[in-house]
Amino acid sequence: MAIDRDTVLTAAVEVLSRNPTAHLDEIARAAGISRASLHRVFPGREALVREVGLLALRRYHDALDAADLERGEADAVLRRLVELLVPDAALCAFLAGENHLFDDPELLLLWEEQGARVRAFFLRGQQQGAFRIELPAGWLAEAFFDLLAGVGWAVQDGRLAPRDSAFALIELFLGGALRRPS
Amino acid sequence: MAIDRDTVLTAAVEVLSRNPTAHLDEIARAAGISRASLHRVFPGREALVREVGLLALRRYHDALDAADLERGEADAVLRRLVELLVPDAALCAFLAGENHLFDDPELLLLWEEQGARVRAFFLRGQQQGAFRIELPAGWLAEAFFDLLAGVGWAVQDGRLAPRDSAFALIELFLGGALRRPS
DNA sequence: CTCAGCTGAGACATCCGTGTCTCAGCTGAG
DNA sequence: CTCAGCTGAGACACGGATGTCTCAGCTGAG
Repeated sequence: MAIDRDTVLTAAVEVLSRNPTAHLDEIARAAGISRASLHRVFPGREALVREVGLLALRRYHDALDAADLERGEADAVLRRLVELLVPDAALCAFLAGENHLFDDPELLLLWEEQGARVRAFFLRGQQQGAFRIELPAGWLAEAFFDLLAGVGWAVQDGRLAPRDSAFALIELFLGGALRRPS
Repeated sequence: MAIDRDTVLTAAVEVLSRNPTAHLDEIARAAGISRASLHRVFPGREALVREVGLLALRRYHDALDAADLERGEADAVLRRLVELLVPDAALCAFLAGENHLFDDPELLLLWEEQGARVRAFFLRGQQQGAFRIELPAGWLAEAFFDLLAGVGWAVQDGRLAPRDSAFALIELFLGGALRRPS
């Protein structure tokens, strides 16, 4: 019956990714605990949001590590990355929706580090002739994240089947990003 | 020196699309008026947000009209639509970020109407062999809007040049949505 | 000039979300 | 059983954003 910190975080992601202004009552209810207990685990809204943000950025970071961005064809790397990221798409939706999350310098730093890694990956893919050079690498990186967050929202609201989501993201994005072989 | 309603709305879009939880002070300052005057034009935050939402949905509706979704190749239609929508990308970013906007039944109805039109367009494009049928029409429609909002954010924050934005959106999205001629 | 009308600055009341505390009830270990 | 510890429900205080009002200053029409 001990309150599980991870359970609370998961519930918070569930609620906050849909509605970043949700009240603490709602998050507590989603986690199956009382507002008082929620406050015992996280000493306030700010702390909770920050904790969720850290979780999201860590997962994002770990996915970038696991995808091994430097190894193999850019095409294949991106497919690996999508498979790794799609299960955590809700976390990315949270990151996309929580606006003043990056007022925190530590979170901002983490965010920009991961962003730089993704941009560097797309730039490398362009230099190797895999990705189209007419589109700025920064835009490719940003659009990729936008679509990833979009997948998170669509899955949560039942507009996209979880099993289809990796395919939907990869096929749409890669089709637009890859150079035509012709 | 009369307070221009449209000026206020424009300023509100500017601020709220970046930060949906911005205070009324900030919106008033962006519009160059006082909080008191803002409140004279719009009797409260709810009314203001609703008004911006109506504006955004009207523009979206008008763009869909002007693009003439039934006329011509799906490919060309989408290019027309992007050219029409990109100038109002910030409005779409606002729509994407303001979560409880669609608690209002009228706004919800408008939103779903436009969504249905876009989905129907993509479905038609699939039936005509222009768009890939492996991707659900609903996902194409949603991803298109996600990217449109993403363009709005990127332009506002200076990460994407306004003049490049239509090209960036069309090329990336269309590349992923079109069937390969091969 | 004169005055009506509009605006901004500020003060004040109100509401809502949050932070904090208390206490009764439950649970599980001993 | 007994008790320590945890939890939930509720009450209460606090702070911040908003709604409302007043009043002085400015502006432009007549």
